[in-house]
Amino acid sequence: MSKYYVTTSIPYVNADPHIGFAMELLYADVLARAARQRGDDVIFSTGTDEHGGKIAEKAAELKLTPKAYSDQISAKFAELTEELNISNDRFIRTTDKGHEQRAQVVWKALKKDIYKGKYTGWYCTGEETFFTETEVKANNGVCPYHERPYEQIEEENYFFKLSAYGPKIQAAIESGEFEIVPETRRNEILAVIKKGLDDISVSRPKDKISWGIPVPGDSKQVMYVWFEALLNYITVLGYPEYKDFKEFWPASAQVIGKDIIRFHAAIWPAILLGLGLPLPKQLYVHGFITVEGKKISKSLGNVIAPKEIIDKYGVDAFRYFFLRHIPSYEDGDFSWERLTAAYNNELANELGNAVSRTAAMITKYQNGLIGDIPEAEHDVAQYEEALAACRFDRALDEVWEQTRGLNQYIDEEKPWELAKAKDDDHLREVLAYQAGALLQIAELLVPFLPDTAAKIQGVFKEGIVRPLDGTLFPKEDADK
RNA sequence: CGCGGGGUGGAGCAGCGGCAGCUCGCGUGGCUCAUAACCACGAGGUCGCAGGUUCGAGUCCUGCCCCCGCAACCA
Repeated sequence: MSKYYVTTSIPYVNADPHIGFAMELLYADVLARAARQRGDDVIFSTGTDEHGGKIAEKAAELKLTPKAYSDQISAKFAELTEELNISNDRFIRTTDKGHEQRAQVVWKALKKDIYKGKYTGWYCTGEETFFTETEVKANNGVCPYHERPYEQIEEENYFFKLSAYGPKIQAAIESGEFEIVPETRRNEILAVIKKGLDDISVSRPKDKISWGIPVPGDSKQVMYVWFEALLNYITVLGYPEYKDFKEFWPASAQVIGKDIIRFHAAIWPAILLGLGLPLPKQLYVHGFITVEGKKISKSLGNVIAPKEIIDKYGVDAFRYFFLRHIPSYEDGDFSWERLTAAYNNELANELGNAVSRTAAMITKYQNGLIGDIPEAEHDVAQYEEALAACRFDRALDEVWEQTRGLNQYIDEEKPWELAKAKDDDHLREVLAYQAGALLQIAELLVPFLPDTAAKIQGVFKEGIVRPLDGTLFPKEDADK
């Protein structure tokens, strides 16, 4: 049995979950469910990233300890996986003791690539953070919020020898050993790597940021949160000694958003190479979602909680919209209008109605007896190709192609006329074909719309129609 | 000269050298098994602008315009 390990990125707990991360969970979930359907042994992991200065600040504002604050937000992400019917096997938090301990083990194992150095940067004492060269220039050297000049200060940090690994990472990407999809993202990161990677600081002084994992052997430093967060992908498997790690690493697929590609396609592979570990087989980079054409932002007030959509349309409608109507390789737009259109036309009218008209005819003409259901015969090559390339939108296009084909078939064969003409044999054949087509459609939907797939299978699988309680995708309820 | 993505009928997209295509929406017709659902046909595009290459260009090249992201210590 092959092993399949898939991860999402772990979101930072400085804000409530929004639809962008919900989509990422869906992508990974489809990969996981498809692998299970193939018979693979699967581990699917997600979780939350909880250390760092921002979390400490946020917690302080709310008069909570960082841990208590993280507990609250992390719980919301865990809830989100329930709401979305995500089939993750693990949910790691970077504040888990196991992660903290194993992160320190990694640090020690990377010792040869870590050195102490000085970080020099522009600092605003009002803001207590560093700013980039470009930002400083853009503000003419004066912090706009505190109206005082940026100071150039030095800070002692540990650095990781990222610069040493560029060529190896490049080779792995170019050979396909470490596959990055889509190709534009692959090209993008290759360009960055070819320019040369600088070493990165991987720790901060503890007196500046205390909410982090201590650096082994140096009580004055904590690990830079991003460095440590990346390690979750192996600590969750029990790096270095636990059997899951030995069996499931390297990851089959890692799903991330386009904003963090550098971390996952440059820094992370360098860490792995430093540890002498193989790189993930596939890195799938998705785009961003806008709402009504605008970037999601709190100041615009257009943040939509996934639950809001799920409560109104149901979890499979949510899954359907984001998997099919947000382009898998690009940015996409959510709007209530587009969601409603997809729900009514595609889910209710095309698929839902195909199920109910088929079930109704079998019940009416044959007392629910389906008879021998022929093996599905539709070519699924395109579907499988799309799935392998993480083109979830295209894969669903294929399924709807079949659904439309079924509706055409029904109109051509006109079973109601066969019934009137008492052409029982032909009628039986046609209706059994319809049931078979729907069972195949259900099979293809398993990774995408698990509940819907199960419902359709429930109706036809037994050879006798077992009518649904109500309908798939009821339309009136959608408007409440 | 920072980097990248994109501009194709009302909307969302595909096509990336050989008669401009798909879904939704719109119009007309058909059907009645079905969630007023389904099926067929039709209207609608100077493929961002301007040059060039070619027998032939959304499709290749050059320049320009417009939109959207990202710009290394912020996790």
